[in-house]
Amino acid sequence: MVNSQNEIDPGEPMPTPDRTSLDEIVSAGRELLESEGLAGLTMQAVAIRVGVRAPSLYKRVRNRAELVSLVAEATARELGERVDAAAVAAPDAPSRLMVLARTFRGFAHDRPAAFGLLFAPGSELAIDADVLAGSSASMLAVAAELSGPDHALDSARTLTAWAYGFVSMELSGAFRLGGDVERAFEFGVHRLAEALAARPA
Amino acid sequence: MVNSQNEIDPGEPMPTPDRTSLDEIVSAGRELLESEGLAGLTMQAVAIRVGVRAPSLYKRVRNRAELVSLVAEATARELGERVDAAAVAAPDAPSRLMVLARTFRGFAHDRPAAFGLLFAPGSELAIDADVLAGSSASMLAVAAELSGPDHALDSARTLTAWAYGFVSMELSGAFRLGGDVERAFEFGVHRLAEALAARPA
DNA sequence: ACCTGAACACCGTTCAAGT
DNA sequence: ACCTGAACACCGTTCAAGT
Repeated sequence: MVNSQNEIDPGEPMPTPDRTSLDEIVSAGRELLESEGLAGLTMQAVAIRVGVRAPSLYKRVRNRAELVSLVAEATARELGERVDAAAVAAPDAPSRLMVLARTFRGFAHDRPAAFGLLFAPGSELAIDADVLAGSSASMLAVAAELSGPDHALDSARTLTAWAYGFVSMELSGAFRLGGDVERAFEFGVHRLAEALAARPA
Repeated sequence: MVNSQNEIDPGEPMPTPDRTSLDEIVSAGRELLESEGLAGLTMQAVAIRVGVRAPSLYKRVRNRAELVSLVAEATARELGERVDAAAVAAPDAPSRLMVLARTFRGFAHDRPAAFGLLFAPGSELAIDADVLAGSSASMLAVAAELSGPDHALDSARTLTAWAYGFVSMELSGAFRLGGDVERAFEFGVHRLAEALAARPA
């Protein structure tokens, strides 16, 4: 059986097949983050989950900070995908804006811990710029359609900032003055949709 | 010298005067937070700074989480004071709203680490409800004046969410698509001031 | 009463030694 | 090559012993 499909480069050292992978590690990290919180996202806990000892993780990841960044990046990518997928269904720009905002909020409710990682202040985690840009592409597109090209970036930032701030405060329990949080969100989207619309002159 | 001003309740044990205080501990925590980041806000570092060993801190504070909450609470109080002080100068509601927003942003730039603690997602820190309410009182007042009593709370939440979100994203370096961040902020306040104004019918 | 050293359980990380 | 145990420096926290 020369050159069978199981053949390996001859002479190369290959004692055993890899027992884990970067993907598996990041996935374990994401699961732990959501189930145990950021403090539970431990090198030891991740290692056990992928069937390896903690020191082995350092073969695929520089340190815990990099692992956390990779988890945040994966989260940003998933958020972008969900938002993009939701946007296509809406017929016009204003309704698309509302669908985007509600999808954004829904994602945060589904994955609160991961969402908290995205723009976490003072965390120094470096999400890849392209990934972040990708996840805000739909926002930018709606903003351009709604506000015109001159104000596209400003509008997108206003919208994203509001949505992020609202959901962050909601998740951290900052809305304690009672009232209907759901209604406050809808109030916000509607007023913003009007406020960002292009105006004469 | 019977009953001099140095007299102490007789019979009570009082071997030595206290070597530190809760205020001193919280102050040390705030300084460390800003200079070293949240990870540098260590029980040991705080203890050394107030001239004591780490175990002694547990006489005034239940654990590190409570200390961090106290730091956040002090920060919320200071933010509220600054915002309130700034609001009085502005002549009318729309300009008051802009002054509030800019003061809010200025505070975040001055104390980025402490600001990051305020509504930090997933942090589980319990800021005293009254303190938080106090720090948003000015926001609520302007919102009521601008939007009318029916929409005061919704407007205040829209405004606060936007301001918090904008500054958080700014501080975490999320605005990477270039453009003028300063201009984006001013764009946001102006559009929001218009959007939140009471409307006919 | 407040303060301390010593101890414990737990981190992240490094590294020489195994396969 | 990947994996491991052992070790290191550092945490937060507890507690008995000092004063």
